[in-house]
Amino acid sequence: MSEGTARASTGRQRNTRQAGAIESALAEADGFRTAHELFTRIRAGGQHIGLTTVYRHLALLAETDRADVVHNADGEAQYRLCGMHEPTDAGGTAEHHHHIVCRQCGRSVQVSGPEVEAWADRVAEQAGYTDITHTVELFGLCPEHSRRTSTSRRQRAGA
Amino acid sequence: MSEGTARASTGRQRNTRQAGAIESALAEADGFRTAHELFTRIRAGGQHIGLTTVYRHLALLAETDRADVVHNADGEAQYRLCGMHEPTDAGGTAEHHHHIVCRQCGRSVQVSGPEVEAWADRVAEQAGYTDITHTVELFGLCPEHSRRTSTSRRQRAGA
DNA sequence: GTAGCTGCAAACAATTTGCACACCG
DNA sequence: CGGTGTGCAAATTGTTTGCAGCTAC
Repeated sequence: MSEGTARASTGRQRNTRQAGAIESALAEADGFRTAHELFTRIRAGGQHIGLTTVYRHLALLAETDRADVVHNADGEAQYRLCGMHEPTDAGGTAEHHHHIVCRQCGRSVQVSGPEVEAWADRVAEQAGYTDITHTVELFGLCPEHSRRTSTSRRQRAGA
Repeated sequence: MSEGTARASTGRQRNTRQAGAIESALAEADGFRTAHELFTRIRAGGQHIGLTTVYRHLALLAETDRADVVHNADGEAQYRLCGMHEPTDAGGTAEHHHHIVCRQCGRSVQVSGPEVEAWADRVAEQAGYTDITHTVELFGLCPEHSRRTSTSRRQRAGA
């Protein structure tokens, strides 16, 4: 297996129609999409694809840090390409970042937080922990929905 | 462990052995536990219980805001009682803090991060979002399990 | 021509639901 | 007693894997 060379920036070696379809669907989407949603959307577009393939590419994208994954309340995985939708990170590099998701409309804004990364590494080290990974999720109400909301359920999860 | 806590203020109307076992198991746990873990632990303790019952009580606890739920990288739901889990928390005002959870043994260490709270509020405000809540999860390997990892990280995404 | 890519079906795992029986109050 | 709580098994749902055929290079 003499690889290690190619695999350019994509992580895959062949350029197939399906791979393109998935990235296109993700790129067009203006928010997080589940694997099944993408699958349906692509098929609706006339192209044939298998659910398995969608999952495989999504996993690959996530692994190479080109897509973000979050789990919704139902435990369903939702994906979105990163680094191409908010001015805050107008660099192009797939740098680690997070999102603020509106509880009302689901609209999300990307935010970068180098401080958080630093904080995570520091406290982890202080505690003697290694191989740290972190998950940061911010939920709130977007400008449009920032009004008096029924004070019923507030999410207060967090470690 | 004896109980004796009045828990009549929510959902459940009967005081069963199983309900107590679940809350005890959760209370003893110093971190997040999956439904199956609690199930196994309770049975290991000699008491009989059904997985279904565990799930039902966990869902009830979460619904009445008496337990937090987070999803780990695999999409598995993890639960923890809220508001009574760290000894350092003797302030009256349940201060917001987080945990580093060992991927190997589940042992967790409490860490405080006022910077993170500040960061969350700031970036949220900058984005025009209000009524912010955040979820921060740190996963790693505790000193005892910190060996050769180099395994590809499972997921380093965040919202 | 060959190794990687696809996709169907089956396997899997986490969680939920149906339903008969047990037990709290 | 009466109805809530329990638990087994079966059903669901999201995701992964086995394997035969297809295709990009």
